[in-house]
Amino acid sequence: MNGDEGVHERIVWGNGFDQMEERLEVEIWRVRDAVRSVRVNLVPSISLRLRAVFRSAYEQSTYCDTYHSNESGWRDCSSCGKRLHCGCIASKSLLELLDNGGIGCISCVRRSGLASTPTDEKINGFATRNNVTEVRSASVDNNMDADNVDVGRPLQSGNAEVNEQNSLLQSQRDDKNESVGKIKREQIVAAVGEVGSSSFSNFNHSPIGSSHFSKRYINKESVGARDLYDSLAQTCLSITLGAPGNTNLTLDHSGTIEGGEHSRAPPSLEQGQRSRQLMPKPPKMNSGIVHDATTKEMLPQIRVARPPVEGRGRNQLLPRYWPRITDQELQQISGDSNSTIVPLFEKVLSASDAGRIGRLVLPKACAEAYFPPISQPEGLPLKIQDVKGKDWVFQFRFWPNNNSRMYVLEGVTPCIQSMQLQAGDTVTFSRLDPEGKLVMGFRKASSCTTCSYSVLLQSMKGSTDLHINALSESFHAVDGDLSWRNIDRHGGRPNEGLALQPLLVPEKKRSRNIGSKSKRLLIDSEDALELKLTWEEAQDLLRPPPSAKPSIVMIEDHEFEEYEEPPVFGKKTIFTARSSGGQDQWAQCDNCSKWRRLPVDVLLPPKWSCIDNAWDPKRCVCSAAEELSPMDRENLLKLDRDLKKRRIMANQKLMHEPEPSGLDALATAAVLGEGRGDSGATCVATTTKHPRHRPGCTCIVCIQPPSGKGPKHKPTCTCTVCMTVKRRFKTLMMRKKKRQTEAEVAQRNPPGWGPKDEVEVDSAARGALLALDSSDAEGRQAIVLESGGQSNAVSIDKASEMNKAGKIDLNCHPDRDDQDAQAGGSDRMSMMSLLQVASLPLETYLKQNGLTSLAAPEPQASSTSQAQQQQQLLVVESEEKAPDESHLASAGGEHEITTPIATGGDEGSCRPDNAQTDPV
DNA sequence: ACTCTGCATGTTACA
DNA sequence: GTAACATGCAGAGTA
Repeated sequence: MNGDEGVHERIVWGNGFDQMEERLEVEIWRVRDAVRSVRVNLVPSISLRLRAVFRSAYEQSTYCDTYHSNESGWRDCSSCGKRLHCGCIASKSLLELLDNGGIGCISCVRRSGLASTPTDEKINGFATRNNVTEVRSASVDNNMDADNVDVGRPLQSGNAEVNEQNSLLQSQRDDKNESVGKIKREQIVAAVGEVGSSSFSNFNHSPIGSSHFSKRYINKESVGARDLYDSLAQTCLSITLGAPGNTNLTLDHSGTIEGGEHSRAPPSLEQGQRSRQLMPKPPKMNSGIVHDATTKEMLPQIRVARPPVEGRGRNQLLPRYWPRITDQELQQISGDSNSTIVPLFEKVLSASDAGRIGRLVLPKACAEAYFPPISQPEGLPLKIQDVKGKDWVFQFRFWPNNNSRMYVLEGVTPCIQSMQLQAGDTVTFSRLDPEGKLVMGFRKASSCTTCSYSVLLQSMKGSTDLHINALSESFHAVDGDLSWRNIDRHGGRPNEGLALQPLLVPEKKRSRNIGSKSKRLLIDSEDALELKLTWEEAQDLLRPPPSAKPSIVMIEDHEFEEYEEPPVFGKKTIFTARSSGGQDQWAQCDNCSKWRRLPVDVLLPPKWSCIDNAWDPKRCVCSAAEELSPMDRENLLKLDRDLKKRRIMANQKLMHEPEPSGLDALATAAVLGEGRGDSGATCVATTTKHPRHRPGCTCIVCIQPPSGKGPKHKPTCTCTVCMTVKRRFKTLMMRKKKRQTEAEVAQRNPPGWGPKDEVEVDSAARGALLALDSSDAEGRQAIVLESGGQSNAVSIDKASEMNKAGKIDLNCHPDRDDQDAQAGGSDRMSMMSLLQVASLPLETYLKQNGLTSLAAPEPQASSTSQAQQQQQLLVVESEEKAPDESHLASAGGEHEITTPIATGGDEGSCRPDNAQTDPV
């Protein structure tokens, strides 16, 4: 398709180019997160189902998890007005946080029925940001300021959130189809609640006079609520699961009218961890399988992180050290004795902890809170019993460390070995009361799916948006069930001793690596590959902006569509080849997931369903049967997967193998001119070069041969490749000329002239360069997201190759280049001279190079040298632009976007009939 | 040569 | 920015 044939060449270029880059950058993360979200896919189900689990878990809890709003802990039942007190250890429940706010005594609650707890629309709303703000602020105020206590309200707000979740739970059951929006709301609510819970927590731990602490939260939350809302709207996965404390807790606590002991009782709402830890290690997620009906049976296995119940400085104990011990485990520890087991803390063994050195580093706060105070580094021997009843004596000591202390338990190797523990396993420390005996338990790490999820979920922290929600939702049904099965497998299966099935193994190292905020951008190699693949696919999905109408630009008798808006991502399709020689395009309906055959030249919008299938009236409704048999469908998908794999492998190869670049690549492309039909012979009719390019496509992308193949182009070569290169360059120069003209105008009117146009040109140059420089089909994927600076390596490799070929060395400092050139000691063209060349008017350039027309180069002119100059020019421009692109790389943290999609319009819409056209 | 001990240092979490 | 923590490392001790 080209201008000669009167068909518009579809390009995405122009002022929207830089915007496109930005959008693509954003999309990288969306895709990346989507990949994970797909793998994690816990969003809708877990959070909703957790609620039931936790409720029951807390019903069974023998520990007071009740929120204490003040010293006395007294409450009035919202129903009967009875005076209640939060009970503590060992007695039965007396009050309940009501969904509609306030509290109720158990009898009232039971009378009214848990599920039918009336809702309060006002509280339940959360429809606006203001609601969130108000409620949260009120909550905090009430909780924190003893002088301004409105006993009912603190819980009210918390319950408002709980209530919201509850109703959502119900909604989910009623209508799963609405889950996207609701999930989002719930996530917001959950997260807000979580923040609130930290307030609760802090208040609870703090004496009355700790108002300064609370003020901080008040400020943070009331001021930040709106922002929070906003951010939460985009960070959902982790938040959803990270707010267990906001589940509808039924606080079965004891001590009806008794006072005291509440100081020992950690607040239930503290289960929701600090706002910072939006994604705590979610032991509860595993429990998500349990619906109300089955909850009771599962209860002893529910691994709930219990805030430490006492100890010096326990309020500083990080949640990651909170013991996640089940009631069953507690029972096993305490046995039949009358002892009370008090979970203290736990720690995931590091490599050094589990190593032969035999030193277990203790969390400072834990050591100081629960172990005997020591003043000398030598410490003292500590007798700890293991779950088998065997006593071990460890040396509890510390090392001075940065004006602090580093506590260790020495001599733990025998114990660890006897437990067969290794790095990643968890040791738990508990205390038997009233003896005060320390007990050491353990949980083995597991590689179960669920645990992987926990790690993954941590990595999802703050990284999703509605986009992801939708994805997650789509996978909810399938993988959600899978998760359930996995969890079911574990459910109720205790391991030996305390080593019960580790429903959660918050392997710190792992979660650190991929889950921490600072490492948000880190992905493992597998993910990276997956992401890269997806990202490459993202290129395929580029579509012209939906609403924007292109302006038609005539360049050398070619009509170009020029868009001001950046492209959008369209729907992925798969191409197949018929045995008869034709091609088909297959798209999957968003609604029914059936695959529909489409004409090959159709570009679908991002959202597409059967009803949009205007090409097949018989199959324009979802109810219509799928054309493909199950086997065909499977084959189709398999082929697509195979193609992906090939592309990945090819990319890997590209990364590790130097390749001819620039003109070498173009030269080799000459071979292909007529002799395509290369390698990727597959039923999927996409070429191996790019899925959107099909057999027959003769665009600059597709006409290039695989790396290293084909003869070099001769100077006089007038093959398609060379001609295309020349045409590209000509187009570039034309645009430059145009810019110059504009610049002259702009000089008279400076405000109207910004760097944007410059960027545009550079982008164009980059785009051209990309096309020129990519000799390998897969390497042509313009955007490569890589980790660990591999992309840099590739760039450098390429640069090195170019240098060998007497081209610009991208590693050289521009000034040095210039100096070198001035010194005449280098055969490289200096940067400045190249820039000068680039800035020459087209006519001058042509004249200087003995050209009369780029469309019809002088026979005597050396094609090679021209092309080299062209490429040098392009390289220079690209290099010149490079510093400005740093944001692209930096935005990605350790992952860099090597190059933006410069060929987006090209590759994204290339059709078999648009060959020999210049997208630039 | 190997292990142990004490400390130093780099990384990460957290405020 | 700082504290906490995981781990490295050098020197001492021991087989």
